[in-house]
Amino acid sequence: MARARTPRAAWIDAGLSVLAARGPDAVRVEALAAQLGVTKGGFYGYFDDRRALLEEMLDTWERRCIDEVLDRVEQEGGDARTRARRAGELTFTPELLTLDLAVREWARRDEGVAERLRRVDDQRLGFLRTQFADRFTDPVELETRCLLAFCTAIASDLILAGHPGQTREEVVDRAEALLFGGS
Amino acid sequence: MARARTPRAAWIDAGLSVLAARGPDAVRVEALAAQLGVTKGGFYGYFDDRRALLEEMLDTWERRCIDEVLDRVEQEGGDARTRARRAGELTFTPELLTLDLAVREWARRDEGVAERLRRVDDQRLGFLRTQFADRFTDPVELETRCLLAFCTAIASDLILAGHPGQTREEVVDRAEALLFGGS
DNA sequence: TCCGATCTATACGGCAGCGTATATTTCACA
DNA sequence: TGTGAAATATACGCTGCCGTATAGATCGGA
Repeated sequence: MARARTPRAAWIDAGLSVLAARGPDAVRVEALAAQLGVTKGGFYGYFDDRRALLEEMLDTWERRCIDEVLDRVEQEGGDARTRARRAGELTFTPELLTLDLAVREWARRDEGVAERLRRVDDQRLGFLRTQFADRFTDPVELETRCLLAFCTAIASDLILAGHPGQTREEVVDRAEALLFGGS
Repeated sequence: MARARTPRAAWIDAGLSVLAARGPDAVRVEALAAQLGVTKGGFYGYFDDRRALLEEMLDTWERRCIDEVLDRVEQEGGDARTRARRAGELTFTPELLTLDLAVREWARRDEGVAERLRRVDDQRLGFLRTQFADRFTDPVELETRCLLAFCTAIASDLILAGHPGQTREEVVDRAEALLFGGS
């Protein structure tokens, strides 16, 4: 049994990388093969067609967003508050955010992708609620602040305007302080 | 002089419509022609190539986002506060928002598009500042709240999570109230 | 009514990507 | 060191799209 030089996961990772950088339309079998230094010969041994790769890419993305984050959080332990904060940190990594934005755009045009994103976003907003539940007794206010925080995390990279006398990072930090108090 | 059955503007409008719905990669000359009920025959009389169409689409988008909004606002009159509010209303139309999200995604992969978006976003954030300048004397706080509002306007459609017991619209309304006081 | 400019349809060659079929290589194992 | 299955390369036909060339259709004005 000859070992795979380009295993299944390599195609998926390459696909996710292109998805993040260039969007779903840029995920092309032959282009991925070239990027991996092979031809598409082996691809169709792993996947029925391009569509199957896209589905598995989404499976992988969803797993990474939810299960892997949860596993790591549980593994590291801590109380509920600590675990929720850690989940937030793992979720809003700059690298994952880029992939996220690509999936979000994709979801606007594909109901299947939208359904996956809905599951993931529900989980994430749930993290945020848990994280700040002790600060706001009114669930309506909690929800408002969590949505504002979520929107900022997502949209800050999409908005290109400048801020006279401040950096974007500074403004975002102040926004977080405004929403949840503390530093 | 035979009048154009498919004038220059028709190609641009069709292109913008496809851009909003399917992204820049889906803007194809022959597909637009089919959608317009003609062949691509006339296209190359107006545009050098596909790239030229994309540029003109962006020109049109930028003009609509800034000049047309400003013109309408000036035309309708009112004091500075009223005009700024009207500009915000005209800018965050659901229809324009869809196009906006497509341009934003595009800007992540194309520096030329990013430069245009930067100009537009600077203008828009300027509107917001003007609109709420009288409520916050501290410019740092004003900037924070304006960015939060801008992020929410952009990202609310991108986030698919649900809110137990509330609709998204309700949460967004409360967010606006939280940011700028009043209802 | 005819002209001529303009708009449109048709036909073409080229390229990129898909999915299939079939060789060829590689490597674990006997 | 063979051998056979798995991985990969190569070649093919097909489709969609690009940009060009050229012929035909349309309409304002002389």
